[in-house]
Amino acid sequence: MATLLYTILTRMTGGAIEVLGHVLPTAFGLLGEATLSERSSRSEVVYRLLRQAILEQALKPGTKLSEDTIADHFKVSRTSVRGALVRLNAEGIVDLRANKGACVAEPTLEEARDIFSLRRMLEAEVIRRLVADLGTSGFKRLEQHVREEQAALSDHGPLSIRLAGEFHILLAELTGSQALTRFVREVVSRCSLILARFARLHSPECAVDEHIQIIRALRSKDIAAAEKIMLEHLDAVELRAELNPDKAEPDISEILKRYASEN
Amino acid sequence: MATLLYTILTRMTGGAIEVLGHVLPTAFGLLGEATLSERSSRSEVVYRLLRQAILEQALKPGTKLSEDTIADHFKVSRTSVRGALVRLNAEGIVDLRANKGACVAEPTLEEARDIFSLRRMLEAEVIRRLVADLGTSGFKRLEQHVREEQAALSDHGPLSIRLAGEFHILLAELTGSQALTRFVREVVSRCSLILARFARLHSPECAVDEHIQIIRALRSKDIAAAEKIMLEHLDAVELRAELNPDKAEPDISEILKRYASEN
DNA sequence: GCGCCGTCAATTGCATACGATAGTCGGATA
DNA sequence: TATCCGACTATCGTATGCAATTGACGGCGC
Repeated sequence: MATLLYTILTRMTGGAIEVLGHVLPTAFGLLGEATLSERSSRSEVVYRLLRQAILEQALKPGTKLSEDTIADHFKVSRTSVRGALVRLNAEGIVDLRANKGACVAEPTLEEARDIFSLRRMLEAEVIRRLVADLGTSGFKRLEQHVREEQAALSDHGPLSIRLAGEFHILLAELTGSQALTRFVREVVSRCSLILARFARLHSPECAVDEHIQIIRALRSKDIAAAEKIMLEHLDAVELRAELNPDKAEPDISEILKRYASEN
Repeated sequence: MATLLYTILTRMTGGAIEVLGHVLPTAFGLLGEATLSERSSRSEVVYRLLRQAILEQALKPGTKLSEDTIADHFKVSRTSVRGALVRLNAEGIVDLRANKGACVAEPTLEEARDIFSLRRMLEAEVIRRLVADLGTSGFKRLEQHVREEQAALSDHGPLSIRLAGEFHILLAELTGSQALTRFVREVVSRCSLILARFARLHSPECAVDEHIQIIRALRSKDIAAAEKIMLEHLDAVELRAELNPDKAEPDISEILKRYASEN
């Protein structure tokens, strides 16, 4: 297990030590990160890399995140790793079990539906706001992003997965609302986890097409239509997640709950 | 300043050392905290106390939160304090400036409006869900809470302020959605900060009355009416915050921005 | 053979120590 | 006298060491 984690992180960073102090390649130009990108403490770097690894589904739900293993790999102390884990825990993508170590969060089916439901609400709001006042430069950024997604189509892997999520974050940013962006970031992150846990495989083509449709709908300035497209897109994503109870064993505790109540 | 902080924390805890390891008096039975309350690490305790101090407006926006001062006071190491500060920062109620220490976040007017706008959306959703399926036990909890608020009316201070916020968190919890609760918690927290920064004074009576109206509206099972009451309540809260630009000096940077653009 | 208890290894929780950085104060110079 | 420069102090960022907790293994009694 520790070896697997080590391998993943090595592949991501190509040797950790030269990563420290550098700004990460792409994908961190988004708001929130951008304002801090000039200075990057060790803790910050660990945070970003772990987050990226999780969102790209390199680290799957349930993977143990031993402080020692991560610290050794990144050639930093456990202190820095802990800081990163605390932040990730606050975002809900890492579980922090006292004295038993951290692990990538494993959303239950119930939580998954909960998150998706909230996501629909948040992103519907995003669309409403954008229809009202998205300018030319906004559309340019969206189209640029979709181009990147298309370029990454052949990848069928990490990059494509991440870009799909970041499209939605970009939409939220374009509303200019920091708070809304923040929440959308979080639900999108957790949706990535959900997909990683339940979905069979990621199909980037569909996502890109649907993103293009969303942009088109925004151009049309038709609130109802745009909102409808977005909700259909999210439904499609949720459908791909195959959130039907029979598949994908839920937590043991979930199962045992039923037995406990009959006792 | 350090003395002030020390005084506040002392008054809150009545001597920190005997607090460690104990479960805090009230108000931490809410979901999220509740699941972890049996065991409380040092970092957790510091987190809760600081959070409480901030939400009760004992620690006002802008107050410097020196790691050393807090650590000395609580008789813990800076390590534990840092953990707490990182979490508070993740929730947006503490600003963490690199190498310059933490301080209680100072929401700008713009952010304040942004938060309130989001809060309206989130809490409208809460109401919609509750009208659909709030049961008897739920109403009981709400009424119990309002009674506590009334009992605290004479207080005109910390307790009253906190209870007013927790009413809204309780509403969110009753929806059964963890994610929604989480977000409501955050916006309510930040609204407390906003009120602390901009509002002249807290008027508990209004809040309690309005809370009672909300419960009544929920009983009526009339979605539109209930939603309307809630939105009016939030408008009233925002109004009390007096978010008009002329009052309450914004950040220096906000002011200088105008001059910079004319240069 | 089965279950219980004590000991041990592994890993986290916390504290302390050291190095780095930012802000401040005083002196030198123009 | 005003300005600039350098040392100093306070505070943070990070590493490391030790104590505490957890889970596992093996031995003992039943």
